[in-house]
Amino acid sequence: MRMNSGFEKTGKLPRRIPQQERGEQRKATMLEAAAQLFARLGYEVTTMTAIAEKSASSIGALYQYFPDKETIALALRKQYSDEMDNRWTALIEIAAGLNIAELGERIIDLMVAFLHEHPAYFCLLNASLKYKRSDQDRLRLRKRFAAVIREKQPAMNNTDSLRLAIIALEIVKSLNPLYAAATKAERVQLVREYKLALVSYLQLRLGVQS
Amino acid sequence: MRMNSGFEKTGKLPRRIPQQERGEQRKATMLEAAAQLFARLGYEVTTMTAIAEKSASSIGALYQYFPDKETIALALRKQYSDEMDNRWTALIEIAAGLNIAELGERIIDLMVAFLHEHPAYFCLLNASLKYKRSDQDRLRLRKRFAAVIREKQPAMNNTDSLRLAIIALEIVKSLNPLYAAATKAERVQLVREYKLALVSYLQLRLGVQS
DNA sequence: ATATAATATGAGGGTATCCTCATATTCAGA
DNA sequence: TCTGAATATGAGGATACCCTCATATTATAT
Repeated sequence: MRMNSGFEKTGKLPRRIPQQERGEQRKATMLEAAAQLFARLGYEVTTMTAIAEKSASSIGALYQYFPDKETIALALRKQYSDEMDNRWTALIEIAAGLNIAELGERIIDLMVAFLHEHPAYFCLLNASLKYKRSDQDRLRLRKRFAAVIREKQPAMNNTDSLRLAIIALEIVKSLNPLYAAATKAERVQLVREYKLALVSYLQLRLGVQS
Repeated sequence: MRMNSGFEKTGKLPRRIPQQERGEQRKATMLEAAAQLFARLGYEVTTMTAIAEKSASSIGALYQYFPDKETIALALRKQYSDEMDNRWTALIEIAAGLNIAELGERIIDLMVAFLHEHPAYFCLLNASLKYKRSDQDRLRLRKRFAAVIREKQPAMNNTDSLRLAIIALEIVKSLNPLYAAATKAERVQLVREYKLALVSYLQLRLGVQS
């Protein structure tokens, strides 16, 4: 007994919602193919035809699941943002027990692991999509990091801690292109240097702790 | 007596070379319009029609001077690279007389001034153009900065100094999006923080100097 | 003033990409 | 096995953008 029409009602045009295992699989494969192409070529340059080919699907099948290219980007962005948020939640839970250096290193580790698994993440954050992220979403990470900073340094006001968080995050983000271009051996060096760079700045601003 | 045909012979299709003042003016206006659009929208999203409109030219006039969009990007990139190189030459000439902190601050000042005047610069460096920059060009700044670092710290080998230069430059580049989005007042704070961040890292790696 | 070079115009041809849809194939349940 | 739902296909319509070209306008030099 079928429980629904098999088509999405919300949003733009109705698209198929997978009802079977192969549908789920294919949709996931399409997203993964898109992610790889976005990371390699960028959002604008990647074409729907290329995504279909890379996922070994027909162009028609691709459009059965996604009404347009932007929806694919939004799906990936949402998925990544949620996962990033989960990882930060885990980090924040143990942040109180870490000194500044340990915190900085954990942040780098978190980011390196994430962009290693999801190299399309920053590409999608920068992509010029019609449906922008809400301010809520865009500032979420920054505000959470700023809160951690204020725990370490209660004397610091909201404006300063937020600016510190923004800059620290931007520095961490700048590792992305270097990491993507580096060999395996160079990556180890790179990560170590970035830890030094971030920690030296955080310690300067928050003070050296035991 | 006309001295040439008024058309470029080299490269792809022949394009008009300005012979009169108004031609020079218009071509410059077109480049400026393109730069503004590239900075605001990105290279891919910017259309030739939009460049023509913003420069108050017809689409035909635009194509009289530039055979395609990529040539516009290349012209701007070349112009910016040359100017960046000149500014670094000036900085390097006085680098010997500066301590680490002063050097770091000058680098930030240089970059801030540059991206304030040419906000399309980093956009064009990242744009996926068919005619890539040569390795020579891509590594030029990095190598020059690495040479400065080795003057400050002769014990450091080429690999380490180059990596240090790469990371320092990447950190400086990460100021770009924040600076572009910030208000005038916030920019002052941002620049000061970035100086602290860069200097703290350089001093850690090169040692505090008088 | 006139001729010629330089510059300016925009309709429209060519093409790549987005996206649809009618049809075909595969699968799940009876 | 059989039936209808779910999934898959790819030719082709629609559109947006790149770029040309025949023609018009403006400037320069004599």
